[in-house]
Amino acid sequence: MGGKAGAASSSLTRNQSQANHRVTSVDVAAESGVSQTTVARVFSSPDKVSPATRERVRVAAERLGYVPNAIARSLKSQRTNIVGAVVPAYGEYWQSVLAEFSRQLAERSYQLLVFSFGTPRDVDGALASVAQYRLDGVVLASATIGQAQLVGMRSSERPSVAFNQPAAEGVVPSVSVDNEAGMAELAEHLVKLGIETAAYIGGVSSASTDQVRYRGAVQTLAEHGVACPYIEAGAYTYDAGYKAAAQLAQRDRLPDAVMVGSDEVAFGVLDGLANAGISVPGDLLLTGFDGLPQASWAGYDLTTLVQTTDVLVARAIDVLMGSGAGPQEKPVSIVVPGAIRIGKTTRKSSA
Amino acid sequence: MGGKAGAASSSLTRNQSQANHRVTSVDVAAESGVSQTTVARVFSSPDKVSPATRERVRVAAERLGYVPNAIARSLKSQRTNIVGAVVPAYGEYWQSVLAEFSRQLAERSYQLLVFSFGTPRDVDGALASVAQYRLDGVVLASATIGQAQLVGMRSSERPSVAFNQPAAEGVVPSVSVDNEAGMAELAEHLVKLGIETAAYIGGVSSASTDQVRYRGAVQTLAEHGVACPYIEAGAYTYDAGYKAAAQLAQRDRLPDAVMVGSDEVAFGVLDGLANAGISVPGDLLLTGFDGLPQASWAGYDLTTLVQTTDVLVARAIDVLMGSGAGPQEKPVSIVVPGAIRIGKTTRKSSA
DNA sequence: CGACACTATGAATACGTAGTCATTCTGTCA
DNA sequence: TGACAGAATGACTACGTATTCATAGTGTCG
Repeated sequence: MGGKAGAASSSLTRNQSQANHRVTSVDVAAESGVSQTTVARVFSSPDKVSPATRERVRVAAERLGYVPNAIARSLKSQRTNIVGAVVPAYGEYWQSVLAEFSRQLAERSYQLLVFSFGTPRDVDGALASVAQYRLDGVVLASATIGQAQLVGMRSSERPSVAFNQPAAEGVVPSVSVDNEAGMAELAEHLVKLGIETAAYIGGVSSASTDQVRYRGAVQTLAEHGVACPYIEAGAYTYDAGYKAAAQLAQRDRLPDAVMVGSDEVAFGVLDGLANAGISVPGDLLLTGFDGLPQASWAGYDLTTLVQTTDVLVARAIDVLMGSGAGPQEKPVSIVVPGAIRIGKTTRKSSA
Repeated sequence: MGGKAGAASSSLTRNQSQANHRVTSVDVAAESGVSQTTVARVFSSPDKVSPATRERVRVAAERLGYVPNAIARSLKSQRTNIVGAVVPAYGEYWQSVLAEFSRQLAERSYQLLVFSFGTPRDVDGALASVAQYRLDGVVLASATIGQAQLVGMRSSERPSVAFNQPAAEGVVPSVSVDNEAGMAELAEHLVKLGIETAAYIGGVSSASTDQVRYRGAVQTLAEHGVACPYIEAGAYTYDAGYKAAAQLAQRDRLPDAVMVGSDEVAFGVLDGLANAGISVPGDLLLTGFDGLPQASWAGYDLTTLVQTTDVLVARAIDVLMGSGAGPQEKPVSIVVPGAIRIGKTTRKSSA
């Protein structure tokens, strides 16, 4: 039929398995002597076809190497079986969240389409891109997605959920760990250990998670008369933490405890302090936040707040799948508690 | 036209921004007084439309909240702008590879569709699933994809590339780090430090990367008269390494060096050894493989072979994009060298 | 035995876009 | 001025499937 020539198939006897892979349900229909409708039914609602026909179609499909075209299916059915995720391109935490989403979605026979962005400015591009695919749901991760952008998503009437993004509460359906309470719990823990001074190291001060976590720390500490200045590392990375620690080490007087807004930064702080000759927990206590796997590795053994990522992700998926309800209602905000993990970084050394 | 009713829009004046989001290029055409063809052109090849019309269409599209439908576009153009990746659901290394793919693909305006599988048995399901979406390319990651499954992919005539999977060489286009040479280099390094006995801890012995890496170690060590038995950790995880170390520690005589097949396992081995009172590098030397970020964190500072993942991924993408060439030719096998990183785990302590 | 419920199947159509071809319009050159 | 290349645009159709709607066949019951 006037194909683009290309590989002329080396004129082999057109073997079934290496046949022209443009096999459609129409071809299968012809091969098995039924209508295209019936072929479609065999692959989407098999119980509506008699066993005999079903088998005949299956055999023909196999012989021709037919594979249903999900694109066409999606166009017609308006369902893609794909969930999109808008996430930052960097960061251990987000990687682990993505992995968890991928796992749980796979269990439900959904696929994950990743839209990653390098800088906050690229978010718009990612959001524009995500809108073009008519996905069954969209996960908005990262605290650097602006409020205006969230509002834009809401109007897109496609199920979406903000993941761990306090700024989104009330604007878009959201699922978060209880950032404030979690950090407060860590602060309580420190207070009980008798600290009198403290400092907080955040990643990026404009990130809403950071703000909420800092608030949790500050309020609780203030109740016990402990001040807690904010130090900005500048990024959510190991290196940023390492450098922040170096700066901290040059101060005249070290705080009794340092609360870090995320584990990845905390690892850097820990190593940075060690490099400066400051011992943890000897000279000061240290806490993180997130509960990355590495936090429980014996090498670090960090006191932190463990997010039950599997639960958070499960809730987020529930929200996406169950949002057939009312688009007008006020968006739900699910808050999941975290669990404190005590490691050696706040264990008073017996020395 | 007889919609499914549903949200009756609360009978607001049908505002543009919250309009019925079933806006198509036909609607925009009507609104701006041009044909659907022209609207399509404005969004796919704008230079074929006069500036005046282009602007008019753009304004109308904006007003109606029109967003091109990528599904329909894909169906018609036979291009999805999406690359699929079949990867294991667990493992730091694979997470980092995925992240790198996502970043580099985003730069080229491609999206990443993730097909993750929990157990090797789920691979078939993932491969079947990936075939339905007519993706512009497929990355096959994980050494646990069988040869037969690879052959199946080849015949699918869609560009695909095996990532870090020695078994795929010659069967499917592939890109790998030079596993054998890399491990050999690490072995050389150990030999120079004067080791006389060694052991190798692999993840899963049936994985082709593991086999090739072990071969690199064994051959080089043998040349210098050093034996190197294989120990199987059972999984590519921190915990598996930790346990393997515990077992190792119970031996009568420790080897001078332990070569571990992957960093993640190596971290576990390191902590497991420490827990058993064995000091590294005091009592024995330790090497890893992969070059995960954590390897260069001061807390571990592991001697390892750093895969230049960015380069590997870039090559893999090149293969996918450039494979318009000949499907009949022998598939390319690109091997990228790694870079040895010397950390304190093989630095003879001055003590 | 006719009416009826039900199953199995097919013909026709819609999903939303992009490419082909034809047509009109503009400006240039002999 | 007429011929003609090129730009701008539109009518039509195909991409591959799922969903009506209609029709033929099968068995049940009064």
